[in-house]
Amino acid sequence: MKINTKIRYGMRAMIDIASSQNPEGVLQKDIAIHQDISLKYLDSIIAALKLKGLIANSKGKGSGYKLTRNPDEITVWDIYTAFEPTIIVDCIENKKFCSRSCDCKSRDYWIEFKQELIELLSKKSLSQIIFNNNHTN
Amino acid sequence: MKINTKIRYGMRAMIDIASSQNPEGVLQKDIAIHQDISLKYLDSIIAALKLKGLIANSKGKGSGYKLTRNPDEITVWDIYTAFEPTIIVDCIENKKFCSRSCDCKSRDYWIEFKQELIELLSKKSLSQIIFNNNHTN
DNA sequence: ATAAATCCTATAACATTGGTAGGATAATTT
DNA sequence: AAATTATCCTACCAATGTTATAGGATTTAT
Repeated sequence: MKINTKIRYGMRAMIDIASSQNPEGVLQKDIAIHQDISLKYLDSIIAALKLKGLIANSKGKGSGYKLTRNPDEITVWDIYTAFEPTIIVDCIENKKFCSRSCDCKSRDYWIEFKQELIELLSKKSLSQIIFNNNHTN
Repeated sequence: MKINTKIRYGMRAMIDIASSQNPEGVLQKDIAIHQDISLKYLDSIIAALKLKGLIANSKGKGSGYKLTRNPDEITVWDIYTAFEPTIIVDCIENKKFCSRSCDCKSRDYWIEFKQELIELLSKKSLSQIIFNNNHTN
């Protein structure tokens, strides 16, 4: 299991935008500078977050990005699914798998595990991450 | 994030061995048949489980595999780490990452997340999986 | 000895990851 | 209107990881 760069950079971009005091939003270029991510690579990160509807901007010059929701209404799972639609366990996802042993104890476990992992990722909001509110643990 | 075949097959092999009533243990060949996994591929799965010390056998003909511990003393995390030593979040693992922003809220989150994920994987024992004891939830 | 079974090493197709490159498009400033 | 700023969009690519397969060496029971 691995948390890849897209998801990690996506998190940092979201934190960057959420932390900004500027009412005009944050420029992609500035996120790239703050977070030390190549502008071109950030392109694809921003595109995914935008497609998921987590951030928005206007077009052309001077168009900063803003969150579309309150940061306490955005979870890590929201950000995660901007990049990967699900947590992949092939024997759950794919009907063709598991032809033989679908009284499979292992599969039963993974189904439960996946659900609990989604809950774990849904637990923390962006604002909790930014303000480091540990009293929720 | 993905649970790969090695870990999934490893789980099934462990469940197979744990479920066996045979005091001689279970032959690799028989696991391959039961679980519909190629004997050759299972080779590497078994090797990893053995290296981790979760199973043991004697050499040569007729040597079945047995668990080295009670199934209620073996967790999914034990099996997981037979194949991957850790849950990979590069910005945690690798010191060279994160040169700039190591007052990084994102990184703080991933450290906490990783710990909770390990706890989740450590929660269920092999016997709980086999007997489907849901009263622990 | 022979057969059964694992142990060990190499190879390989395929997918994913982590980017780079180049230009098109849209709006703003001069 | 022209130049500039900044995103938007498509293609490409090297490195790595996944999911195996192949072939033989080794060990021990019979």
